[in-house]
Amino acid sequence: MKRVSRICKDGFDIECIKGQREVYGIAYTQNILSGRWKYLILWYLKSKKRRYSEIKAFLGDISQGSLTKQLRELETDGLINRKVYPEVPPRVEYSLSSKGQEFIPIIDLMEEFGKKFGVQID
Amino acid sequence: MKRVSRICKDGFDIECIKGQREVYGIAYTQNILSGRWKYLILWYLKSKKRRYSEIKAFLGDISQGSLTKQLRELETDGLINRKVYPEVPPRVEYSLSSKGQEFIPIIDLMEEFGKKFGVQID
DNA sequence: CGGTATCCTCGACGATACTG
DNA sequence: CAGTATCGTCGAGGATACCG
Repeated sequence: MKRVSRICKDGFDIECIKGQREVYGIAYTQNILSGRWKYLILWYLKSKKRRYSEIKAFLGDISQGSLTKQLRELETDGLINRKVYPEVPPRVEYSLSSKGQEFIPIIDLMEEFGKKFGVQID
Repeated sequence: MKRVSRICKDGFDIECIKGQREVYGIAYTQNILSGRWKYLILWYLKSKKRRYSEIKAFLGDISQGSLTKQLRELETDGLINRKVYPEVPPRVEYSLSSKGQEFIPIIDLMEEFGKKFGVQID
């Protein structure tokens, strides 16, 4: 079992689907979820807000640069909120936005699908 | 609007989520959908079976090599069926497998999500 | 603690040529 | 028509160092 979703070239140029605007919805969704860690991050934020260091520990072998980038993209696309507490040392908490909340059913379906069809572990 | 999901490095090494097997389902699903065109291909096969050339025309600027690779991966992962008609010139038809059919609800939700939150076109 | 900046790797994908 | 083979690009993400 080796295979990691790393996503390159951010997003579809809408040109790719010229005239096929019926397909725009799914292309958009794929775009804002493009990135190796985003589904996992959203999954982890589903239940509660989390600190930067918690997310990093959860994901394990993600680099700091990548994590920050993925979080910024999710924030830019409006899926998560970022709250900074002006303390020393600093504390930053991430949580799902209302838009992000609406993505939860998709996460849940994907998880269910994977559990049903994925390789059995154990 | 520029951003295309291209996915590199196929799939998660299960090591990535060591001890976090609760998240295995979603990681698996992300894996088998890793690839720039797979959601679009599945979306296109949703309604009916299609020939290779139809899919290529639908996707527009995908290269032959990439299309073949993505179709082979989808087939290997059991999401689509490939039927070859031994004619000249050859005819090959792709259709969703039963496993692929079960992925449709996810496609539909993602499309709905994208239509709701995506940039308005028109 | 939660970043930012810089460099580098490496694999997905595109382009092109060719084939049964 | 539906591929296969080969080559080249290019950008996501890792590694490392440093910062307020």
